[in-house]
Amino acid sequence: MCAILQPHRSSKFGRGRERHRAVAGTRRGAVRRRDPPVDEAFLGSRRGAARSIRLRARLGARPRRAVSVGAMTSIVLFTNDLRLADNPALAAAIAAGPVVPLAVDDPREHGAWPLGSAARAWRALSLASLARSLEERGAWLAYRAGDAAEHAAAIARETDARAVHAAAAIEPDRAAWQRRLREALAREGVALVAHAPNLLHEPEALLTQAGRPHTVFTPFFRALVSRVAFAAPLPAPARIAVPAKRPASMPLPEPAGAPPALLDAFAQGEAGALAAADRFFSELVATYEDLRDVPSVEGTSRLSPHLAHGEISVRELARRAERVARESADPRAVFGAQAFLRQLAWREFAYHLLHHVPHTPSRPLKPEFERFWWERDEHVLRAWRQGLTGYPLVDAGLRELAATGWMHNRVRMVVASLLTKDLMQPWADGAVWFWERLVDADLANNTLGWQWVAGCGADAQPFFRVFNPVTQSRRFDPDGAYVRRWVPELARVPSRWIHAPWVAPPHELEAAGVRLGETYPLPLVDHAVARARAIEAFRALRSSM
DNA sequence: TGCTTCTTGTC
DNA sequence: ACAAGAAGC
Ligand SMILES: Cc1cc2nc3c(=O)[nH]c(=O)nc-3n(C[C@H](O)[C@H](O)[C@H](O)COP(=O)(O)OP(=O)(O)OC[C@H]3O[C@@H](n4cnc5c(N)ncnc54)[C@H](O)[C@@H]3O)c2cc1C
Repeated sequence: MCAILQPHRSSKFGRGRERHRAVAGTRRGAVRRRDPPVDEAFLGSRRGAARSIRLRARLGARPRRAVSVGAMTSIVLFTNDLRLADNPALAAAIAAGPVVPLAVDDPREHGAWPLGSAARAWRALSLASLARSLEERGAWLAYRAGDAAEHAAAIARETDARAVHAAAAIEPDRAAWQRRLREALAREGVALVAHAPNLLHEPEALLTQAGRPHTVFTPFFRALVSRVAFAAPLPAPARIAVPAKRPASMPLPEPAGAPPALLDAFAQGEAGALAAADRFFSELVATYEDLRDVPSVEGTSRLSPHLAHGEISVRELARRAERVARESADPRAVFGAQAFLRQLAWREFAYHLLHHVPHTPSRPLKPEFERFWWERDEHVLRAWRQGLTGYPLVDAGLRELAATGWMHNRVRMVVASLLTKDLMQPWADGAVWFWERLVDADLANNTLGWQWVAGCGADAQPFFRVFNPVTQSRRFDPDGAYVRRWVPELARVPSRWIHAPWVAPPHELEAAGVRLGETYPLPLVDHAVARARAIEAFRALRSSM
């Protein structure tokens, strides 16, 4: 058993778990509760055999005090949940009375992982969209920069608010920030009320038979599907009452540093997220299984940045996917919806791991990898970042990332494999670059993805599973459309040679206007040699235990 | 949600 | 010569 299995026991979900238990009544394996807090009922709940249990569980998802609109002013602190629909914190505040929506850019929130440039630009655009939606409903967003505790306390004094509602944080730095916020506000007589985060499951409640956190995806997935009833999403509010006094707002941040093609690739904000979901379920779900590994086409939902910024509720997505899986007459749509749910489950798994093992963003889940002798070569790292490795599929992916802030999942795996295995660079260096450039940068998903490819994660692929960047290119981009789009200097190379131009006959390259080493680099490493070297290194690591 | 090499069976 | 499958990394 590896160290990952030493669960981090501090629960952020205490009350929710108890409720969960009260509803379903079957939890064994007491997990001690140290810390607060989802203060309000967690939205997920155990799927009982009896329908009544499920119904009750779903009713439990509603804010408890939603009897009538009250008179108590509250602040809603938006962090990475930039939406109005199915936003439990917002719903609870509206039920209590007038609302001050607040967003603060506070470096303390992010600790070691300050937002990267692409995510910052996305957030700026998303905040602007959120501010407009709030205005349409009669409310105004207060935007501030600096210490969130000071701003929230000042606004509370100004508007006589007694509570700050927010989604419970899972990322360790954000959770620590939220704890300090809770304490600071308590000193002012203001309660921080934490609500269910944007997840389907509750990490403290969905444990293995042995009462431990899950570390293997398939049993986790089975448990998620069979034991958790996804809560019905809350509707978006039609009107939002505001207090008499309007707190000052700074001008919203500018979307500086946005990837150049960001606006062509995505529409930021809740409306854009809903449009992407609509498109997925109406047009893409039936071909999802066939096309989701083909990077040249839009075969996946591209919802990841919307989810990363909380512009759409994962419960809403799961509900729609379940409906298609249950009701569609088209078997391809049924399979597509199931496959999509499985992807959402990977996201759940990533958050499960991050919650239970908060050091995972910087340390391998398999402890033997702490001793691994990664190489550090600034030169190859820079070539990789710039998309100049000489492997066309890899370079295409890294350039898609630079241009749009997003990269297709299949290509993420291949570029990560090349960096960590062929080039033997630390997976964390790759994760930092993704963090800087992805609009969907997500600490849980990014960490899981990198550790999975590098082989040091929970349920990761074994070390000897090394992607061949040429085979992957031939298999998933057979006509080279993806490479041509993102590596224009190879656009005229025939499909037969585009995946590995260095083996092309010279006259073919010349006809395509390619001079290897000048217009496009020769491969940084010989994959066959690099693969053998990496496997040998990992084998040595294993036998030195 | 791999890849490579080696073996066997077919023509 | 090559497809299909097994085994090992
Ligand atoms: C090295 C590496 C790094 C990654 N970094 C991130 C990251 O920072 N942020 C991020 O959101 N995803 C990350 N992923 C996961 C995955 O590549 C993206 O979620 C996916 O490509 C998003 O595209 P989509 O929305 O069209 O996905 P779809 O196929 O439409 O899937 C729907 C949703 O499921 C979730 N999902 C899908 N695949 C995964 C997965 N493998 N792991 C976790 N969740 C998943 C995402 O939220 C996604 O939006 C990473 C993967 C790898 C291999």
